[in-house]
Amino acid sequence: MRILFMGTPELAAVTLRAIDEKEGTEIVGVVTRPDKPKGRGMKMLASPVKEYAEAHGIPVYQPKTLRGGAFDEDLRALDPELIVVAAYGNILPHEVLVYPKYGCVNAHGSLLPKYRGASPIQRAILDGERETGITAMYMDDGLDTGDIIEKYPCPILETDDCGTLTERLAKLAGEAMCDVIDRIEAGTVTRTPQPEEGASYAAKIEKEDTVLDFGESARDLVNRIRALHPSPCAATTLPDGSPLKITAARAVDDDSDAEPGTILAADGKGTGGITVRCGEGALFVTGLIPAGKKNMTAGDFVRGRRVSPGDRWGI
RNA sequence: CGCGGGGUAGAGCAGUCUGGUAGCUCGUCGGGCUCAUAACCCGGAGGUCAUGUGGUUCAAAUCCCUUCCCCGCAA
Repeated sequence: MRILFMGTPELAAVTLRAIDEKEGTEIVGVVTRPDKPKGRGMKMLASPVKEYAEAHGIPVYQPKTLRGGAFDEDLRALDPELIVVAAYGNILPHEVLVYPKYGCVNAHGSLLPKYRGASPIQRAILDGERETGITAMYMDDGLDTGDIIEKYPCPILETDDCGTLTERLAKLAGEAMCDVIDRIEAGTVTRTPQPEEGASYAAKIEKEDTVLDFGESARDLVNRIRALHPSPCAATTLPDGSPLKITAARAVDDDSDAEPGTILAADGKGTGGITVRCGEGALFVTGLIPAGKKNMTAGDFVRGRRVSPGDRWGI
């Protein structure tokens, strides 16, 4: 089957690999977002999907937009029978959606209709959900509103953060898309309209979403830290005003009457831990990234004498 | 040339402004104490202070310059 793949981040690259390695499929091309200047010195950075495609000799297309017929000529030349989309990041116009014989299918990182939109995985963890998954669906003109082919559930573990969960969902997305391709070839694919009930929108993560407010409960703060790890990471500020990213922490009981944000204890033995008073309970921080430094344990941070009980964070 | 921080013992840091025999908290190794211990006490090993036959100097981790690498912010 001639397949055109559209996607951008790591999750999409993993899905692409699964389809590419599947028997009977031919990836005729890959559409991914244009390289953009990124990081120090504004160096150009290619998407994971582009890297995979180039390493495997698959033609890469990076149109700024698919709208207005900008991609029509390439689309006709590639003549795909099916378009598979995974976290592409751009809107697909109607004429593209209806072009392939078998349509456009998408792997979305949530159990639709919940968490439609840009950041379903992060939002699910942020909300403390216990389960999420991949939804295989036909795309329509709306934002993740198309008919559902199949849902593939996946539990969210206590120990999961966005990185580990995304890894599992990526693998699942690959399996899901292979499954869908099998069904299409066998003619057994079905489509079920999404119920409106339970629909929600997972907005893109913005900078303000990364700020830790110690007035919240320790439990919510832990979810925020998990949801944003390993990137961009939840952060607070040190007494000197410099930013501090928190990479790992757990909630602990505490009934002291200290102000939220107060350091209750700083243990520098071994892995160590820094206990921070929250609106409810306390946050036991075990991993962090100071400005200009790499990820380190709380113990390392304490040993460097950069925190002591009584300090306030996040002011 | 987007703004900025940093590279000192296995780890995290101080020392750099005000040049003058390399220090702290840990880890590690050995010994002691203890019913016992990740606790405590004693002792030891471990660093060409990123790079350069670089510059200045009586003397450079420290001042000046080169190159490489790491990271935060902003996009």
